[in-house]
Amino acid sequence: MSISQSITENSRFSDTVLSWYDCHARDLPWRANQYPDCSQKIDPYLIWVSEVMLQQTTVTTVIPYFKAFIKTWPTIFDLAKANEDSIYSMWAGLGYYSRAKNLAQCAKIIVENHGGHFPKSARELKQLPGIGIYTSAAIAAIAFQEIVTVVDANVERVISRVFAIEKPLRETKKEVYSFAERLTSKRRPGDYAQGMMDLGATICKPRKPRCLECPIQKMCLAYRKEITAIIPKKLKRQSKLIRYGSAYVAIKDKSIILVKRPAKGLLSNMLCPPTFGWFNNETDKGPPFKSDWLRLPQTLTHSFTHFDLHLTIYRTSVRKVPRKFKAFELSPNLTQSLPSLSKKILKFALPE
DNA sequence: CAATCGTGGCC
DNA sequence: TGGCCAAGATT
Repeated sequence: MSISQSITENSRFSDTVLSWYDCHARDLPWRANQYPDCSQKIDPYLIWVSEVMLQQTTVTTVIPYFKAFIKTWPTIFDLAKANEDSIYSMWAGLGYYSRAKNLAQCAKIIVENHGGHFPKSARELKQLPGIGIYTSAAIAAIAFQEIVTVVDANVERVISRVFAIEKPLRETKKEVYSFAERLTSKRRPGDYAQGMMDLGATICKPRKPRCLECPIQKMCLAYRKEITAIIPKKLKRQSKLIRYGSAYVAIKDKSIILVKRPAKGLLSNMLCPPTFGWFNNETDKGPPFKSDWLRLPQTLTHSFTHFDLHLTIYRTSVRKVPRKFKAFELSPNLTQSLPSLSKKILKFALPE
């Protein structure tokens, strides 16, 4: 029998992960161990909100957003009847803003079509907007104890190392998923899923894994072969493009003119000073309205995942807000409701 | 299916 | 300091 087979033949792997999780689970505000009454049933609403926030986002970033979000909308019914702009405002700074739109849409569907109850199977959950293969499995396993395999980047890394899968993850995703399926706990699928993710986040980290503290070290082929450092193999990203554009900061008294960006695309639905030419690289035309625009001498740069943005900033003050535009009072409250790029533009144009 | 979609922290 | 990375979904 191969070593891989001996790992997957029984529940030894998942039992080990679960024992470790029972002692080392992180205290996170969406987890049952945070509930006032631990016997209380796990609330799928909290699991759902946390899972969507955690998509491509770190735990430390999510925690304050999660707490504020739940305080404002404690139940799916509160969220379903919320003003959508208030949801976008709450999401500002978290990134990947289509998540906020999908969240609002999903809440309405669940209230209107499901009486406010989340569907309990991963298959049904996956039909909902913003809930894909990972999130549907995570909610089903954690909130409803469905025996499904939850595979995120943590799990992919742990599995790749345990089975010493050296080829780039892109090529081995199906193989990794298949191993993950065989290891899934049928006894406590939700805790197992969270255990694997905690393990990946705190022990089996991308860099400098803490193998000496790892509960599954003895079952890890990459550790045995001393190749944890090269697994999973990362393929080199192609270099980022630079896009050029301009942004227009117009001040009226103590207010600033902002526009709500289109419902699709970058920074969708978020407030931003009027911009021009991000995508056709035109920097010297396109003011949103006539005024005595002052071109600031320095350029602002902002790095997105797929490109670096270089913005030329123009500033002006106006006596009247032009038609079709809206001014927002400059206040901490406003700043808090802006995406990071908008904050950066304001700070750049209006230093204090 | 490869591209798109944010941000902050880390080394 | 700039590239890498994080509980991915969508098209």
